[in-house]
Amino acid sequence: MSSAELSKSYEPRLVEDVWYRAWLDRRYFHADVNATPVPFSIVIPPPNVTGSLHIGHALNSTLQDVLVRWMRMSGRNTLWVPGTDHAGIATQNVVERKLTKEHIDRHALGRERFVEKVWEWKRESGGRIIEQLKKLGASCDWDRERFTMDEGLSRAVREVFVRLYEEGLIYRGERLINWCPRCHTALSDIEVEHEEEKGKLYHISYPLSQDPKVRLTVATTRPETMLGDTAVAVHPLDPRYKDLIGKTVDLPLTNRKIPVVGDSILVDLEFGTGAVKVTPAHDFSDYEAGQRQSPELPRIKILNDRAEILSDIPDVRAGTIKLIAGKPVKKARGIVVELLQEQGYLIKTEDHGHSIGKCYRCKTVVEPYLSPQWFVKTAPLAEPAIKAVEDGSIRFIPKGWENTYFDWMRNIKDWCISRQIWWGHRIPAWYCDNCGHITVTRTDATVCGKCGSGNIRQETDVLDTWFSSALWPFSTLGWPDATKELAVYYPTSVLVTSFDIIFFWVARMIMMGLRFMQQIPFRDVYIHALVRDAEGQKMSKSKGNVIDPLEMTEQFGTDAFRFTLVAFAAQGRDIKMSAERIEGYRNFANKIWNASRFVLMNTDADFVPNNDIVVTESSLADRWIVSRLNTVTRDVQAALAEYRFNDAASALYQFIWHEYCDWYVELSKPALKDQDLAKRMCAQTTLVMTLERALRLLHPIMPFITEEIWQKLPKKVRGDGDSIMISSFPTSDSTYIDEAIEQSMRLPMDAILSIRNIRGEMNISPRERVRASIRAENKDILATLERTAGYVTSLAGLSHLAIALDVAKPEGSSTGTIRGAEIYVSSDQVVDKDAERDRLQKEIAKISRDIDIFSKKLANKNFVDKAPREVVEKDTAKLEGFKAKRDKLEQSLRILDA
RNA sequence: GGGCGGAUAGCUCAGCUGGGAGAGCACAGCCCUUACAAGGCUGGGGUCACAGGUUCGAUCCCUGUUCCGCCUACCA
Repeated sequence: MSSAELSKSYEPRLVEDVWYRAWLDRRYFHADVNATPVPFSIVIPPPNVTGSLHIGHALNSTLQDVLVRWMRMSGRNTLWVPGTDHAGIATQNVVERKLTKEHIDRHALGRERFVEKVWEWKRESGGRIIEQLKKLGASCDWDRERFTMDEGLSRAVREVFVRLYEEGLIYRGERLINWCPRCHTALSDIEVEHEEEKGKLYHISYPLSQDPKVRLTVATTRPETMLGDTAVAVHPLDPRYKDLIGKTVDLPLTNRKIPVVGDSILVDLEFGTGAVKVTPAHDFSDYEAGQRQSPELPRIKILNDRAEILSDIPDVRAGTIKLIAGKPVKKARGIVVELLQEQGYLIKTEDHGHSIGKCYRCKTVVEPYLSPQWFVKTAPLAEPAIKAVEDGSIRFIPKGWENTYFDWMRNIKDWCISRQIWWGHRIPAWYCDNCGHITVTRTDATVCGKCGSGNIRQETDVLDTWFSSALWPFSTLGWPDATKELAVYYPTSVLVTSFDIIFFWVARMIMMGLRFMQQIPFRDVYIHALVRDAEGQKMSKSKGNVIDPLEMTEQFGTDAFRFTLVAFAAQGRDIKMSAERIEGYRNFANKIWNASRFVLMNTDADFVPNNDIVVTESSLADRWIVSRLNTVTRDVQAALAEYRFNDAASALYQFIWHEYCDWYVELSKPALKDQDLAKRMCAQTTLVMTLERALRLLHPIMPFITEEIWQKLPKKVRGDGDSIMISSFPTSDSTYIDEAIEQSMRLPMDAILSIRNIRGEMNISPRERVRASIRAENKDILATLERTAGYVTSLAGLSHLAIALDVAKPEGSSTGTIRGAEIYVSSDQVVDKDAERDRLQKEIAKISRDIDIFSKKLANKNFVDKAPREVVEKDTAKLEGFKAKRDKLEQSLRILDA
């Protein structure tokens, strides 16, 4: 009979791979650049090639997939560009570690061979994350997969670099930058993570050269850097010290005399001793103070690029050097402190908490380090990027993130883009050994652009990984060529990402997009939450609290996992994830499966939905579920349009489980067995058509199960489509949304709930039929109840139901009240009078509370005068209803006791 | 030091522009009722962090306080 046999429970592993392959084979993910509909495009935030899929990626790509599938079903020319990032430092570290295990040193290997090894590694294991995205059902256009170091993108990088250089927006210079001594490279400001640590504040006294008895005490957390001091700064208005400005002090442990200078910016009168040692080569604020002084203070380096003490620091006494040369910073600190103490310069040591910068890739303590680097002058780029958000061309969702963006952009510093590593886009600059000119070109230079000498060397540095990602929205579409893809899909529609890369990536894409495309790169920026563990801790390998997304899909099915992510993706709040939470949605998937099983048991494969019959014959329940379906369709559309993913998910959950399954399927059962063919047809049609529409609504979130079931639906129900993926997303028809119908359905539903409640309270077995009488308050209610008597009989398990305007309460029956009617339930069992009394009293107490609240409210003259009239009228009606109910209940109680 | 967000049922969280507090999970009771025990039905459980203010009326708006997150910053 049935059109398709479904197994008793949903088994994801049997369907997921099959459908994903089918979608791929049929090229549903592929976007046709020549298609005419309005485009909708997204570029994926490219995961690192080194990465394996973590839960953050899972959330990120699921949300994008929901949008993309939704838009594709809505008829848009939809493109989702996938790809990966070469992740300079991270990848180099991975391959270096691998080589170390094989006892190979990268320096011994040499640059070229090392880079070749990285490519090898990339080919072998770099694509893993892409395969994992496919497991999640991501409907990316894999034909357009890009890599930040593939040929086209490298060309874009070079073009941008050369143009910015020619426009004077890229420059090279020796500056103090953040240096990771382990990765052995410069880092940009935002690649440094700050952590609060307990340290010590050392007070050191510097004797005045002119009068050694006078001592200037400075406070520092890094005493070892004193070897590089080139001044002591005091506040020019400080009465304690201002007379000392212009004099010199003898720097302990050295033969250096350094000036006392006045600097109102560096020195805070309130803090410490009021005197600050100045080490321009090893501290950012000192560096700036050094530049402020006139003449500029000398910079004395004391560390090498591995953060070890140099052996040739100027002026330092030989004995001191001997003790500390080559020692790492921390060790040197101890030695310096000891020396200072021995020689009587250390005044005191106190505990002090301060924040310390660490490399975002390897957590090594970062050193401010003086070295020649390449920079992007950001101010001119930032200005239009700020404007684009200010004037609403680009929207952040939630809006609060705009402040974060503005904050950073308005105080933006020049971006250090050179990295002293091997893996990445090598900077296209050649230094001439003959004339010193720097040649920057699109094609590799062989001779100096100025003097023509062939004696040139290419810059060894590579570009910051984020330099290439900044171009992603247009480089992936073929820029710098004027491709059709760019014309059609740029600007992209929305960027979905997490807040931690607003600076790294989002801001820079906006700057670069505006500069090189003269257009914003995306209209909306949707910032989603961070996924944490069940305790709210950030997931990390070291904590061992990582939830592996693939394990979750394995265990509960991809759809359940996706639904969980979407359901928890409320704006502005982090997601706490745990297996139990996914389990609930696995059950949801199974619920859908079983409801579908029921539907399929009741419709043949050649079933033809009969809409004419539905028009004439549809029952109240049919019209009710259709009304609800159209409401939920409207709500889901609205929620998705505003990126309220969780609202879309819960609307669907609520509708499918608690309205369609719990009510409609049950309500339809009598009609499905009705003698009358028309009635049967009508129920069947409504049942299956509602399911079909619900599946389409759900498909963007749960692609696999919806496709699997949809394919088993009768052909005529599916229409002409070959796949739910390319069927149309339902739209809401407001003519089917009928408030009156939904109100009318409340009556039998309330009656059913009330009778079930009584059964429960009276401890009547579910199997036992009971008799019920309902007294309707008026004719309208009577009519509705009569019309829906079948529902009540069926769902409340009645053997007999009487409805009238003047039913007398049967002897020994229990009473329930609903809005507009009173219900008496009798069972063949002897009624337990005590239980019945309890129940009635409880109901009376409850309703009395309501009466209390509303009486008070309506007795308040101010309320009656000032509140809107509808509110007052509504409340008055409610109060009267409550009072009438209470009277009836009290009457029942008297009868019971009589 | 600045900024942002959070505080609602035992847990995780919804609550749109102020009008009788919601869901899921967990818990208790009854049910293997012919789609589903990964299920059904019923039920218990909340001075909406604290103190003020605005209002006829505040979980919602304003101010302050406390406690938790997070971002940001060169207090040596």
